[in-house]
Parts: sequence; C-alpha cells; structure tokens
Amino acid sequence: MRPIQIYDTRRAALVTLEPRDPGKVSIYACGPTVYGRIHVGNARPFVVYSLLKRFLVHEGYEVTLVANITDVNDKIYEAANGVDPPQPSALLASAMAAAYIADTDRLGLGRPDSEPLATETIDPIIDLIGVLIERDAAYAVEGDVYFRVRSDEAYGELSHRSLDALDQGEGGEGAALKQDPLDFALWKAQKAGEDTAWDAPWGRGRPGWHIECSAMAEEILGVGFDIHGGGNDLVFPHHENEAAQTRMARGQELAQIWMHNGMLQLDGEKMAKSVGNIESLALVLERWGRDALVLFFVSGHYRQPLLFSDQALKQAQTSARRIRAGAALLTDGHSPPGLAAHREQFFAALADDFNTPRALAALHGWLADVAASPGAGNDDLVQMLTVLGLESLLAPDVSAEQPDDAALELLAAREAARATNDWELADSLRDQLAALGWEVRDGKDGAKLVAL
RNA sequence: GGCGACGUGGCGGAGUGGCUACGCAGCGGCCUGCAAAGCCGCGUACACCGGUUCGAUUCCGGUCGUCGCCUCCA
Repeated sequence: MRPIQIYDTRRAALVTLEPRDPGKVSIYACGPTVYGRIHVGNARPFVVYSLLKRFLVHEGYEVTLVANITDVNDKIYEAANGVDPPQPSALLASAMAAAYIADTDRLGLGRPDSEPLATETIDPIIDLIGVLIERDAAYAVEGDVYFRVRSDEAYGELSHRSLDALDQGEGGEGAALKQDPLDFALWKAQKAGEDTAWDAPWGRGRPGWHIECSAMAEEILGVGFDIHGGGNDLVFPHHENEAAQTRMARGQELAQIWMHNGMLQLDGEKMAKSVGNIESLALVLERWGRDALVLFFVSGHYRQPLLFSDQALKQAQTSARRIRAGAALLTDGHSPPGLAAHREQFFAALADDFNTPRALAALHGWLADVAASPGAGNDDLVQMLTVLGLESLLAPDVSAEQPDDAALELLAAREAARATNDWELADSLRDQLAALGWEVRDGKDGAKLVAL
C-alpha cells in the first residue's frame, strides 16, 4: 500500500490517510434530498466517491462506502403539495428515491455498500438529540429542538469561519424560538400540511436536516470514521453542523478527513436546481452514454469546478471511443514491463489527492506506447480502466446501434462495386449510407458500418 | 461586506522555481482506389503590474476578473 494523500477541508491541507482500523477505510458521502429527479451535478459526488472506493480497494483496503438518501425535508413537502392533485410526501419521497437509484445505476459504477434513509433512522436520531439536550448543547422549545451553537467551542473550525462573521444564522420560521440566531433546528414540530411525523419526548415532529447524517453515519460506521465527503456547497452549514452535533454528543470528531468535491458549472454558474440551469442525469446518460460521462468527470480534478457543456461531453465521447479502439488491439495477459512506469504514474497520481486528470494522462501515455507493440497484454490497462470505472471500454460498445438490412444491402452493393473497380458507384453508395447515418470503415477483414 | 478557491495554448484541463502534461479541435505525413478509422509528427500557453531570485507560469505584494459559501443546494 502506498501512502495516500487527501485534502482535508478542516485542516486545509493534504493529509495522509491513516485508517482508524488498519486496512479498512470507511467513507460517508452525503447524498441527495429526493424531491425530484437528480441532475448531472448531483452525480459528481456519486462518481467521485465510487471511484475513490475502487482506487482504495485496488490499493488493498477493505472499503465501506455509505451514501445516504434524505427522504424527509421541507422541499419534499413543498414538492408533494405542488403536484396536482397533492400526494402524500412519503409517496413522492419513495418514488424519487427509486428514481435516484435507477438513474445512478445507469452510471454503471455499482451501488454504495449502504444507502440509509433518514426516515429509517428516526430512533437513533431521537437518541442523539436526547444526549445533546442532556449535555445542554441543545434545548427544546414548543416542540422544536435547537442546537446551541455557542456551546461548541470548535464551531466554525471545519468551514473556517468565526462566529462573528455568522451574525445571521438560520432565518425564517423558528427564529423567534431560538435563544441565539446562530442556533439551528435538530427537530421540527409538526406543522399543518406536513404529513410525516414521529413521536419524540419533546413532541411529535421530524428531524432537522443535519442531525440525520450524524446519526446515520454513526449507526453504520461509528464515530471517528475515516472520510466524510460531499459537495463543497455542504461545507457550511451542513457539515459544520454535523460535526458540531457529534462533537458535543460524543466528545469525539465524527470523521477524520472532510473531503469536498467542486461544483459542476453550466454557463459560468454552478449547476443547481435553485439556479434553474440543470440537465437531468437521465437525459445526459441517454444522450452521451455513461462512458462519456464518467470520462468527463475524471477529466477534471475532483476539487475544482468542472465546466459542463455539449462540447465537453462530445470530446469525452470521442476520447472514450479512441481508448476503446486502442484497447481492442490488445490481448488478455501480462503487459510489457516497459510500460510499467506509466501504470505506476497512474496510481501515484491517484494517491496524490485522487488526481484523476493526471492519472488519465498516464493512461494515455501507456496507450501511446503500447501502440508500438500490437497484441500486447492488456493487464495494466484493465487495472487502470477498472479503477476509473471505464472497464466497459475494454469491450466493444454494447450500446452501439446495429445496422438494419437496408444498410447492410447498401454495404454489400458497395463491396460488389469495389470488386469491379467501379469507384463512382462505390462512393455514391457510401454517401447513401452516410445519409442514413452510417459511416463505412474499410479494414483488413472487410468493411464495417459504424453509427455516425 | 466576511471567508475560501481560481485566472494556463482555439476549447477542456493537470502541473512545476530552470526540463513534453494530457485530451479534443487544427495542420503535415503514413495507410487507403479515394476516404473514414488507426498510426507517426507538429503548439516556448501560463490575466496584469511590481518584488524576491542567476532564473518565475510556478514564491511574495498589489490590480483587474471569475467562481463558491455566508439561505435550500452535490
């Protein structure tokens, strides 16, 4: 196992991964709130942490990846009430959770080891809130429970903010009940129009947004697990609050390393539902294919913003096609030792804060060199592509359309024309095929059709 | 306003105190009946102004600009 460096938001520095349990790495990645279909931006953390897991497994670690699904939330109530006719919020949440699973399944990266739901973690949530109240880090008011931010001396450490700079706090309803504007809700009393609620010692209601993650992460991974991930828009307040809750309730840090991915951008702005510049994941997958999308994601470093555009996806598609073409020239088996340096660079890049673009450059270097020895073993490439979630490029494109009989007839006619050196007719038939969307590729073993 | 990140060749996107990132596009060549695909080759780009240094795209200061968070957000 080589040393693995990861950038930790809290320490604002690269740190060496030193698992709590030797040989095992535990990761909790914040997933979506399911009140609608997810967009491509939401897929970035899913891809990043799925691939990080693959890399760590390759390095010999036993990895547990947890990705939660938030299925109770104001947004869900709003969305359920906004449908005509209004539907039960639990129904909408479960439908959207299923859609989320289906959409991310199509990324072809497998599932996280555990995908807990907030609504199935209510008891641990209530217990955790109870401990916070006992320790005077939280207080109940009229059925709500608020976290006393100023009780936590370390508050702000993760997001590097001073309390003075946070004079606003959570606004809106509940503001009047808070002892300090900075305090945030752990539990919200049931209100009119809210159709999901659970009984708790301080009244019937449902959990606030941040507490569920503290509870779910602790339930599955235990306190002090290795890596907590999510989009960098969650650093404050979500992760700051999660960290504070666990710190005050358990006297220990929730996670050792806080890892955050950058935002996908569209038209110079973060892609977000609130901005309205979203492209649904399902649509992008359908349009460009999962190979192109995954390659697009790994083409940029996870911490940097990444510019989403048709051009970028088209480039990724072309690049994926060429990698596949290169891979097709190889045979199963050991790779030439002379190429090992490229493979080492590939994994060294990933060990250095999961630098996928640099790894990709090494992969291209490997492919460029292997071109000189056709029929070489593909072992190295299999390893590299698998870690990037692109092992599908080792096989012919299964999503490729198959030519219909009409196209095949034209192709046969062209072959016949070529056999008699009737180039004019052959070229005209090739143009006809192009008009039908087929590109002709002449090769040693005859002509083939490829969808344009 | 506060905090943070960033400004790299046509586009995307790494990285480094002096040495080719890489990809896509483009150009030239090989191959081909001609093409396509594939292969080979080709780009002294690092916002601006100062400073440190033998030497800065890389370090420091400033200017301009962009993005993120500070409210729901992956």
